[in-house]
Amino acid sequence: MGYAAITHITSAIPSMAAMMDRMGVKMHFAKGCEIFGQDEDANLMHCVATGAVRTTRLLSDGRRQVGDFYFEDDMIGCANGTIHRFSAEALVDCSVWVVRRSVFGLAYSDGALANALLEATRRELERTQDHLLALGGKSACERVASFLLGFARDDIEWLSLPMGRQDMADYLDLTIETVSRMVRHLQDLDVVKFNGARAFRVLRHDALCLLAA
Amino acid sequence: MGYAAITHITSAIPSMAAMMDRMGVKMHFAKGCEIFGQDEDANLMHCVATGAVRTTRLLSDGRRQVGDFYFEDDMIGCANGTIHRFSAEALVDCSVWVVRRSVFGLAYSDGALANALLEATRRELERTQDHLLALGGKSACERVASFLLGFARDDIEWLSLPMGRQDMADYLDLTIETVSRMVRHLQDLDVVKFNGARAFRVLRHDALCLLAA
DNA sequence: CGGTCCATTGATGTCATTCAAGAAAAGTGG
DNA sequence: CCACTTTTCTTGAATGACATCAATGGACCG
Repeated sequence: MGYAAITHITSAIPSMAAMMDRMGVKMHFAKGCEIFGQDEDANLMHCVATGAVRTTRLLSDGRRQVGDFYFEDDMIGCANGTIHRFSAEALVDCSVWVVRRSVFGLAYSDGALANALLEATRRELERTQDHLLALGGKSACERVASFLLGFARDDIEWLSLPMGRQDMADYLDLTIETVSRMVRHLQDLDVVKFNGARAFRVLRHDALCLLAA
Repeated sequence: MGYAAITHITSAIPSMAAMMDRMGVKMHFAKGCEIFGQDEDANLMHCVATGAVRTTRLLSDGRRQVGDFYFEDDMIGCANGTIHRFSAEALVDCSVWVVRRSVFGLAYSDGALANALLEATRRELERTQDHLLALGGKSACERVASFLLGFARDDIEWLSLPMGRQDMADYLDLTIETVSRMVRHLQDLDVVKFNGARAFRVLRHDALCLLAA
């Protein structure tokens, strides 16, 4: 079963995957493996070929923040300057295109590539702004609802979440207990149906949209 | 009295202001005026010459989100694609450089300019990520403390906040009542001293850092 | 089959919001 | 410059949402 992406950051840049394929190396990471680490030098750029990746950040107070989840064709960590501000880990077995940043640097004279990178960064910024908005204005129920909605491409198929409750909680800025309670609540409303903790399907798409508001 | 910037997004790009000055037009906006509107076409790019600007977003549920505050030399709204996702208003009387986006577009062959724009966007993304982090992990007191800390360049001078309590609240995702209470609390701790609602000075910088966690 | 990890559920507590009122500041017109 | 209005800010008390603490339940894996 494939994983439905929340959004495809670089989906409108048709050549990004092709560019990565031409310039970079495809590497494999087993589930749970670190793709790059927080505070490491950002010499490399990454693009998900298959699988699912999360970026996380450890804070001085011990808290953990999940930056985002990345799926097929998503560039990981456009925000990185000279060092990585997040670490990236494979949620499931992954293939990832890896290319030296210097290759991109050299290609700045190539307008198409510079444009593609700028566009990817701009989209990640938009995504982060929307995330900010969600944490700011939404209740726990609305956050969980819109999170699930992001996976609901069609209402018919069963979908599998590649991440656990702790990742969801750290992404939505909730506790795992609250996430669990909201999942139960949505099931009691007959809006979604879970089979175990990770597999679910949407029963009433319109109602879920309403609750995600 | 000048306004201390929270950060200067483009400060490490020495030529941005010069570029704007060369290519663009300097316009004046009186306090409260709209510089550009939400959902308008983003034909123009803006850079603050003098004054202070806020970006805001009106949500379907009636809530208002303050995206960020911009000061001297800051580019406004790098995230904008073809339409503005936020509106921008002058908090005080402002001069703003305005340049056609197409001028930047034509200049994509110029590596320096493309780089500068990418760098500006990257920095805005970093700032948004930090904002997200602050809203996620921090208590009301910590949020207000770190907000004030962002203005505290030196502990000696009195500083003037260009925005009101509602703007602070919408930026920090709190209510004006909570902001007010936290400001009082910080004063009771002899960490800051307010004179009216907008003028303040830092009494104990180290203590403020600690409270901002 | 037993152990470990992860998810669920319940009881209680805390912090920020909400509602309501009053005080201070800023704008307005004589 | 002063009275008046309007807006913004402050303060208090009660409510509510989510967190925390604690225990149970279930899935996966050797």
